[in-house]
Amino acid sequence: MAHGARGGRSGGRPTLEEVAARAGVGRGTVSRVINGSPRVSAATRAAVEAAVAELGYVPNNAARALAANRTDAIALVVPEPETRFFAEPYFSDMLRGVGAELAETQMQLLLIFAGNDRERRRLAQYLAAHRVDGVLLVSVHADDPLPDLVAQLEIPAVISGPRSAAETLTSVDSDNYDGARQAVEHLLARGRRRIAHITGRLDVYGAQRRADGYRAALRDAGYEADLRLIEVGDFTEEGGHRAMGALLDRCPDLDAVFAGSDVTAAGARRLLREAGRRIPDDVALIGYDDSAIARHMDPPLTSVRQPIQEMGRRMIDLLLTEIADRRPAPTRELEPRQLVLPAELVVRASS
Amino acid sequence: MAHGARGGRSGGRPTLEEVAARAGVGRGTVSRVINGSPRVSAATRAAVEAAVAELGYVPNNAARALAANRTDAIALVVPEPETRFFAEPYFSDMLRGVGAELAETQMQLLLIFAGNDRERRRLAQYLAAHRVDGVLLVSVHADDPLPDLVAQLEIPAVISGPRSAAETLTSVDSDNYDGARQAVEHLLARGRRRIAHITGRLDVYGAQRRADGYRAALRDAGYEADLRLIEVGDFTEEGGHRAMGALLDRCPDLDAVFAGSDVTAAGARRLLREAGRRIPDDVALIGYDDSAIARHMDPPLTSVRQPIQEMGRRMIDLLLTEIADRRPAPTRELEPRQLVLPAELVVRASS
DNA sequence: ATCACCTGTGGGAGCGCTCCCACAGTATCT
DNA sequence: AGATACTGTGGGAGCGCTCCCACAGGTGAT
Repeated sequence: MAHGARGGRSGGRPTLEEVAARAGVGRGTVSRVINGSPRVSAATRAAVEAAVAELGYVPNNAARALAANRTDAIALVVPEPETRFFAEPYFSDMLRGVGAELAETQMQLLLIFAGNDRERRRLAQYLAAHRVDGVLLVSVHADDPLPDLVAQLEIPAVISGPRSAAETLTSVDSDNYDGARQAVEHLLARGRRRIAHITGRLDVYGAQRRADGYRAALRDAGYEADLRLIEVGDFTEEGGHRAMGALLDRCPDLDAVFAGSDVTAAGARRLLREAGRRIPDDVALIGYDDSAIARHMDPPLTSVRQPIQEMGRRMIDLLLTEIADRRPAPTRELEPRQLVLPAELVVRASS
Repeated sequence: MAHGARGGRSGGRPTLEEVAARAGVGRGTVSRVINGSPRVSAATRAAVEAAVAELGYVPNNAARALAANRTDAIALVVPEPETRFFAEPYFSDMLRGVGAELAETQMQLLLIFAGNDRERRRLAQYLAAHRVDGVLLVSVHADDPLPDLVAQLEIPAVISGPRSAAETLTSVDSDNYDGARQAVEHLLARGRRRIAHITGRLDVYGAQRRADGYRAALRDAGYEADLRLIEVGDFTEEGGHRAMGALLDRCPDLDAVFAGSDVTAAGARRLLREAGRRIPDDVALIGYDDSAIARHMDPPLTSVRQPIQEMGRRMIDLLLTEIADRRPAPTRELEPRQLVLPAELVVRASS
């Protein structure tokens, strides 16, 4: 009777055992029905389902998690302050894709911000306690220790945007190299010949890939690299403004700019306007991300679109696969998968 | 040995029992230390803490949840599609407040969208499974069955914005009545005498209260109610535009408008402009919510600000209290608490 | 000295599941 | 006919905790 009062045997929620008694079968059989095992006869299954309905039975999740050693939850970790999460459409698109894919399953999504030190410590605790079956890492910087922590704890994880060409975690990315190529080839096709590039932060792998794509497109078209046409930026508007100034000083004859992000392009546009250059008449401009900024810019900005929602969906796919694969043989070594989705050029008036 | 292989006795995470053995104490004592019970001597506590550190022990959450019948998680339920969640600053402010308050505890926050039927069914399942200790309900419409479901399942809950004066759930709200009063009194003080009101959807209790406050302010100033000055709106811009048209037809001599929301005010402004009325020279305009719209309107809109972040914080306070109070005596009846926080008028150029 | 009452501690029982072994009953092969 | 294999089922053991009872040893009142 030690526990009789606690659980409230009579008034509380029904248990598996009670369902079994009601249906006149054993505990194991009810468990099999609940979990959709095929090893149950149709008649038995019907009887159990009737008992479940009559009693309004819902499995106790904690018991299930304890016995089966899983949580049926995965975490979406955002290593940014909440402010940015709401400000950038990237996250909402990603969340939409993730949510849509997850709705098919009975997995639960946890949204975890790790924008400051305290939040990060909490997250580390949380992961150490294995309170989730897997982790989605989005928007992680190259020097972030989070991916290593996750790997060390042997928690299945998928990262959006590999940290380098040698990424050890499973990753999903869009094709930054080809996206940049498309942008540059489009500019070449429109007759531009002096095409500059303002890069993103080069410690972000995607920014490196975009710069690579830019160079490759020019090289393949027979133009030899002109380093004066490349200026390192940092994804910010201010950086774009500054970089554009430097480029214009060095190469007053440039006739196109491929910017590493839409925000960067906005900064570049501001300087071009100050310098009296018309877009696209004097200088064509292309951004990256196809964000709201691009659509509302004057003139509307040609930009490279990443299929972010689709990326979210595929990240869940891969994560669920990884979780399934690690069960029940945690020893088997899985080679990391690197999925790359196509990017797409959205042409508007700026080019 | 049935389970020997499953759990991985040797290589896996340490258990309470192992910590106890290491520290040379009993299982109960370790549990007491982990849970911060005062009934442990300083020496014993130190020994246990050392063992915990050496072994890198982290409690197994599922086991804890099963044994103690709690989950250490609460849900923030958003009965809207995700789109609106990201579009409206209301939610991000709320989330910030909630997050800040929750960071003090070791409770986990779950963000759950219930914007469509499927999501709602999932949520119902989730609640029935008692996978959270408590629920925060935000932005709930009057006819939403969610609050009743929660009440019926006897899950502690706090609602933002009571559904009526007779709300049975614990609620946190801002003072809509007084906010409206402040707006109208401000207009009166500036010499306006023909003050119109475009209400919000009147099935939203807060909108009713704003209308009440509007009427009370006028009555207290000695003006008898002129029903022609009130037009029912619906919180949308289109509704504001339409309502403003109706008001102007009926009362061409009005000299001020108090709108039920900033969005409504934006619609009203559009019509006023079309009608050639200058703001604030001919007609003063006041909105509600103090959203980004208000700051960026031309002219900047005077608006009533609700302390949304603070509301989020207080909701958590109340919810945690409620959870604590229901343990371990679920029978004790708690009277619902209705907390009302002050609203504040932010004066700008439109009035 | 006796009794009552604290403080600190150990450990049994139980939370509600899943996993897996055992076994009855039937079908299939030699 | 016997051996072999499968299908469907029951239930023991165990997951890692918390709760609570029991009890040792100390302290103060009578």
